[in-house]
Amino acid sequence: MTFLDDISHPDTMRVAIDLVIFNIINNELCVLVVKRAENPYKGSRCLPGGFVKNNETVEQTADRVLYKETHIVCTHIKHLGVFSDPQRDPRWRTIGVGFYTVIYESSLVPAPGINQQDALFIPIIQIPKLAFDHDIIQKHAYTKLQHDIETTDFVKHFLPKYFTLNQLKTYCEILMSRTFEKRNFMKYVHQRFQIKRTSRKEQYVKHRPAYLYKFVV
Amino acid sequence: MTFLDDISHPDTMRVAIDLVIFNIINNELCVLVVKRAENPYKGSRCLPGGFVKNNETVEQTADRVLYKETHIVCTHIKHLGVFSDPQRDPRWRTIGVGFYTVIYESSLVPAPGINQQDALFIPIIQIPKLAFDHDIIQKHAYTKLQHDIETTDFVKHFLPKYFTLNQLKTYCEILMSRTFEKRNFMKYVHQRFQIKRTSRKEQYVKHRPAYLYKFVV
DNA sequence: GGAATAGTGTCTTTAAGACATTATCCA
DNA sequence: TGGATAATGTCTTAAAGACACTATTCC
Repeated sequence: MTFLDDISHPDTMRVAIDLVIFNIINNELCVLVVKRAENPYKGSRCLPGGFVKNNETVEQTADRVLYKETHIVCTHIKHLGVFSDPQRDPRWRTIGVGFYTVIYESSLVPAPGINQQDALFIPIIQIPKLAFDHDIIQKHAYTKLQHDIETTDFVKHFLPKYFTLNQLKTYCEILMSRTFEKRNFMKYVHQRFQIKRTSRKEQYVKHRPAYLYKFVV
Repeated sequence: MTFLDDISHPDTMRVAIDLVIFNIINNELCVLVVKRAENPYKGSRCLPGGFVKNNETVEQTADRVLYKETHIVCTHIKHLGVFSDPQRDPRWRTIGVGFYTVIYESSLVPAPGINQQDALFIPIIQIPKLAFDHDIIQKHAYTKLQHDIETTDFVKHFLPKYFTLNQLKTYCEILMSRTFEKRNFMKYVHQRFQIKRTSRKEQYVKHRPAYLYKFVV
């Protein structure tokens, strides 16, 4: 792998992936944490994760773990960074690869066989101390998420297929930690995102119903 | 490392880092490539890299390899991504961690013991097919570099401590693949970068000498 | 009609771009 | 003085923000 290998037989190590799964629940940004069933850190909270197998890419590991934990097949898992402090796992030398993703609120289906108590979305401002270096990973993920929200249309993954501009505005505000003036947001949103107004309107509201929009791509 | 470990004894593998080192030489963006001394791919070009040792982080590996190849101690090596196709290294399962960095033109000192023929800065538009998946890594690095140039003051690493605004403009143009109108660049640059005009001026030019600037941070 | 939210008009402020002018150095 | 590049003035255009207004629905 290199110009002059340092050693003819390089060290080997475990490689694990850790997932930061975001979700907006009741207008609060939440992260999925699980409870460790084994030592070390038995009983404490951590991010869902798993070891990379010999015949899979780290992305495939991430997909597999996400499916196991949430039964969601996700097309937008994003790489986050590598966490490689030699002491980060007290058992073995483990290189950690972080990923983050977003799921839409109502798409959360409790994965069968997983105790509801053991896998929970917790508001990001209330996340307890996590096992291993997962606090660091989670903070990195939040920073990256904020960056993606500012520069791409990543917010769409938090939304249902059809949504009102007010919903989009609220979610942008939550994720960007700011407010928007309504009129300016209307203009802003059309040049920022590829969205299209449909003929449908929201239902069961006491006031004038808003049109529903959808992302074009 | 996970909620429910799939297997009690996870697979182990090698982890390597690969470096994309950028440099502007004669107003051309270049990348350092080396010649492989061993099989596989003996004799072909590849990125400098090396295996992660048991007691070091991937960042430390990157620093070590950079020093070995260029004798430069660099404070701004940036993480790029993980490359984990199970077949990417025909010898062993190797997880690749990509990094990129930038060095200032005249800071290039050929590392002793390395044949000048074997480590070369090649203009990015002329880079030959590289060994392993290094083409992909190099392209990723270029994309990330462009992003950094657009959104941060990363361009400063290409420049000497003191520089003229025209030099800065030229380098921005090379890295952003565009041109700037001189007057607008003058305004742009002061809000975009933390730079300060010094009392010094460029020397040995046939025309009115420009003031030299420096980055504040 | 009143309450509530949807949606629009338009003025102001700020940044980006185009282009002309003046300034300073050397030979 | 002329050639060359540095540095500035200012007009135009486009985006961002502030704020007041009109529209539509349910009760």
